[in-house]
Amino acid sequence: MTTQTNIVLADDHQIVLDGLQFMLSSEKYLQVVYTSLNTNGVLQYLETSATKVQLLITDINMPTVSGIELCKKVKELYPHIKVLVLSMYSSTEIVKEAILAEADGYMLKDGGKEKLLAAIHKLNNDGTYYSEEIIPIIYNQFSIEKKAALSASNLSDREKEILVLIAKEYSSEQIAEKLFLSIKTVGNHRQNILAKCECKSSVGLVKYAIKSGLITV
Amino acid sequence: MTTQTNIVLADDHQIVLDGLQFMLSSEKYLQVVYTSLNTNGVLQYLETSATKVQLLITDINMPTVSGIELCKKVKELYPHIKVLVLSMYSSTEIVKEAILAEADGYMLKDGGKEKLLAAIHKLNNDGTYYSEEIIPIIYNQFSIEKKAALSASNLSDREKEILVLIAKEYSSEQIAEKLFLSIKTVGNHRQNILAKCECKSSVGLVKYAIKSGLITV
DNA sequence: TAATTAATAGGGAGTACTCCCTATTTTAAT
DNA sequence: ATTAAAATAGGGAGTACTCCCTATTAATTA
Repeated sequence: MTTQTNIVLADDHQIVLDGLQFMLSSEKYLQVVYTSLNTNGVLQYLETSATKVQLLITDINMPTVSGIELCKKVKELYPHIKVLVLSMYSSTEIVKEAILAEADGYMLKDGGKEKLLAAIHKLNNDGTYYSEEIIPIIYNQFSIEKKAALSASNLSDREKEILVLIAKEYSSEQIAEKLFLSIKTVGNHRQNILAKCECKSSVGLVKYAIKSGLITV
Repeated sequence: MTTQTNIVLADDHQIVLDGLQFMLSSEKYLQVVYTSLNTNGVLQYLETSATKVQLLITDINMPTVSGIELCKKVKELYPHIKVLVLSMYSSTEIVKEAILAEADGYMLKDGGKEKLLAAIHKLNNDGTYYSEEIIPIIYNQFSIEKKAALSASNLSDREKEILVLIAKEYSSEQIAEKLFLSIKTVGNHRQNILAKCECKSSVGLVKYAIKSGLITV
């Protein structure tokens, strides 16, 4: 698969732009058609030339409009353009945002030329590329964070049991029936759970239950 | 890192057990110390020999007790043992369950010898291994499913806006203040949203908002 | 043994949410 | 231009939740 790929680069540091361009220059089927130090430049360029662009490689941390926002807009206006998001860090939040913005790929900046070319290759073939480093991040989000949150709150087993039912949309009455308790008891547990989890209402409790892995969305 | 790794295998098909054992036999630092056609056998074996085991490779689809359950129990009783979960399929639910069960690795069965050895190598070094195939799955879960859920409900923009605030733990009063509305209006929107999303209470709405990507947990 | 915590249950009050209505205005669509 | 849908607002009733208390029992811990 060595069809011509026209690429737009966006990064607020000229050095990074130069570096990327240099890394891409070795492959003759990769053609950088536009570079920009800000996101608006990219959008302006695409207004006239979107059809000939196949790939956008953008940094996340950009002044005024972030790479995430740029990604969202580009995917909305020009869905045919693949977006590869570059980031210095691999924080849970950023990775998640990138995924939600429908980025086709996510890559750490310290990847180097080989990884970049591999990413582009995989984007062209499989449609997506997410660097291996982010798996532990997602893993963390699912597992370690959850445990920490859960153990921090000090919920008793009974409280956890009731929290699960709350989060499964049981009313206090239904919980009382199911566990053979008085509604008052359930109410007391609710209060204690709210306090321990530092939540304002059941809405917070659901999110807590999800965060801590007690239930799945 | 070629320290001796003692491995337990679990799969309800003898052929798969044989295949795995064969694949592992080429590396002299990998030693299969026990194989079992069911999960109970593994637990019984570990009761006496857990200390000398470093890795459990288990299929997911096992009669009576699933590989997920086995994984949970093993990680609970013998946290030092790494668990690599094998699965025929790469469904969202299964991957999620594996992660929640604290599997250290997840791998598709069609991976072949090289992938298996690479997985074990990575498990030994980095502590985790998740095959690349599951990223699009998580991606799907985050993105495509969400969009579908959202568009299915037919929420208006205003309703979405209010749903987000509900899910962010705003009370009706706070929403009214923020959007310069009457509490009654907010209440009406709540009802309509509940109906459209087929939820019984705000608890359901939060989960809906998360599922459809309107908010993050 | 004494003290603490968890689980149970209740009283009483206030708040928040849910449901069933009607109704007006604005916007969008046929 | 008529219809339909969305957004607004309200009345009234009932339910559910949240908060502030007290109190008993069982189990755990110091």
